[in-house]
Amino acid sequence: MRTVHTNPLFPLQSATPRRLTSFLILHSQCSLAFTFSFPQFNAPNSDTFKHTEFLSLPLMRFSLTLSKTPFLAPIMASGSVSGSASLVWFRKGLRIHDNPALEYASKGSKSVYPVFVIDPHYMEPDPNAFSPGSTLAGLNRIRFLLESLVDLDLSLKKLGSRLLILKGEPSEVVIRCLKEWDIKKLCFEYDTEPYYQALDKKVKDYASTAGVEVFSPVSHTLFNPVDIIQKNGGRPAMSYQSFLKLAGQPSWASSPLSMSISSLPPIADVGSCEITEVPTVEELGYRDYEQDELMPFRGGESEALKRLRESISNKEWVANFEKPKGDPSAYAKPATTVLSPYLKFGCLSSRYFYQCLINVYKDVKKHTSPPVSLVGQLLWRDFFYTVAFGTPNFDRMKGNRICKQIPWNNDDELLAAWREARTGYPWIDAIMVQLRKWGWMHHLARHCVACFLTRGDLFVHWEKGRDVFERLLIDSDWAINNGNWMWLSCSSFFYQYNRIYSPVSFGKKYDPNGNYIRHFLPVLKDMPKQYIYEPWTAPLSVQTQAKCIIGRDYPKPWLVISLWSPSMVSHDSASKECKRKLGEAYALNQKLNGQVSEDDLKNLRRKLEENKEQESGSRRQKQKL
DNA sequence: AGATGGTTGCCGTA
DNA sequence: TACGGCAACCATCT
Repeated sequence: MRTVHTNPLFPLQSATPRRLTSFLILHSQCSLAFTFSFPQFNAPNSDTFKHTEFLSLPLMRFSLTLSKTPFLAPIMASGSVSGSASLVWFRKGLRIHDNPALEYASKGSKSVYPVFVIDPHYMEPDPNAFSPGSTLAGLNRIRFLLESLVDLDLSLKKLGSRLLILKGEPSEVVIRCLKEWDIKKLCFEYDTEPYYQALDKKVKDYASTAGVEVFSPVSHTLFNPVDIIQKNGGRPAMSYQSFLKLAGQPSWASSPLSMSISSLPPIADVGSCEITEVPTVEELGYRDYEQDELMPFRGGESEALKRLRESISNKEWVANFEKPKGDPSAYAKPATTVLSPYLKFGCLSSRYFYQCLINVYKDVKKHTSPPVSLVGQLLWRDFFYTVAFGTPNFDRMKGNRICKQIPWNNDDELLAAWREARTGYPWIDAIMVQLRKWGWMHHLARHCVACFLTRGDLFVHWEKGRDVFERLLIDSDWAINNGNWMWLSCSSFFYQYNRIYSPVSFGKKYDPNGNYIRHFLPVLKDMPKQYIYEPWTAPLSVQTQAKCIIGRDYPKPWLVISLWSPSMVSHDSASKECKRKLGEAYALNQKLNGQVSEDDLKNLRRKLEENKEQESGSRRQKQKL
């Protein structure tokens, strides 16, 4: 196919019938009607489209007629096509406000291509996964992401642009776009996650050989993790308090953030790249999934800002916010802002949120402080981002210098019971149902189930629980999720392994009637309140009355607990055993100064087994006596 | 080396 | 509602 140079009024550096067609189709949602023909191919009027009103433009090598449409105005005004094209690569940062990458691209570019690449591994159905969704993400988060993309696309359209959706391995797709569209500036938000570090390296390497300018600002967090690590002599702070000291006030805190963009340069020719609209979940291949309760949080920047306004409009609430005092059983009206999923995808700028909170604090007499305040929550986020960025193998136990080496078990049956909400502890199971249905639970509820799976009861490896959260949470965030799993399993940051959440009394003190359990575990909805946290203690007559026979309609807890140790029959005995194991593991870590090898762990496992046999042996003897 | 404090445990007591 | 005991961890600061 021959390349044809276009009229300077038309923002195509080179045009072929195919490219022109894709450009016109691309803009057809502007209710554009047009005709054009390619006389040089000796096929006049062969590609004639329906037209309404004509504006004839004499072209150098072919003739083209276009209708007068709004989208033409910026194209006509943009003048010469010799100016540069920029590509904005959206990954997180799915917003217009406080978006330095978008802002930079919009200035001094003749055209801007806003791109989102759909990675099939992240989006397309995986029939082997344990829940509806892809290999990497549950359907709730995929839906949340798609909603965020639709919202971003709408906002971009209001600015005279749109979101270009492409499919494939992201670095390959972006590099192809850079070539195809002759991009001079590539702009995307800097990302500290290892996945993006590796991905971005590929793209940056290509850009530097091709002479493409790369602009990659830090705008996902309050601070640049690199700065904080440097301030601390190259190692991230391991405690929140020392992090606070290092971080201080963010440099941008008192200057206004760029909250809007008046207009964007147009998208030019998209060439042979296949562009689509934001797909629906059905278009991605999700068809026969059950949807008994719709997850109540909708994705997108507009929703994020609405939610933010609602949260900060109650100044007293903001000023008095104390995270540990929130009620984890409140589901109809959650005790927190539920802005975490919006922060995760960057629908909401953490810096804007921070400024809003500081402004509320200025208007009230007194307010709470980190770590428990709302600002404190944003700082926790930065704390985990910083330590995660500065710690190799942060998402693993092995080779992770901040992680205690502990002989966790890898029992898939125990894991499955926990994951599928059949531990027999209603408080734990209800939380796991909320995770699956909503993709969101209160922070303290997450603590309860994470503690139960790891150091509290089942002694399953924290990485297994991490994987389940990573998949199912709509706000799952690599740094924060891994950090919190290490925290809860007493592998790092927090070490007081005697403090174990009770799967019975913790929930009861917030919700004595068990409304939360009744809502997420309807099988127990008629269980009297005095039994609802421990239904196996209910007399059979009560179970019959409640139409819930324990062991038939809802599991007995000791069946699960005894899976990993036949002598374990209750939370009491399981948690005692966990404490004993952790005590031994801690002693080994201390003795070997953290340099615990796989053999050392194997030996410790053997030793713990021997002890257990001796103990249960002596217990049997005592019972006989 | 010793002191201090640590986002959010549980239970019993007053 | 607020405490002390439980048993005793760690990172950080002095």
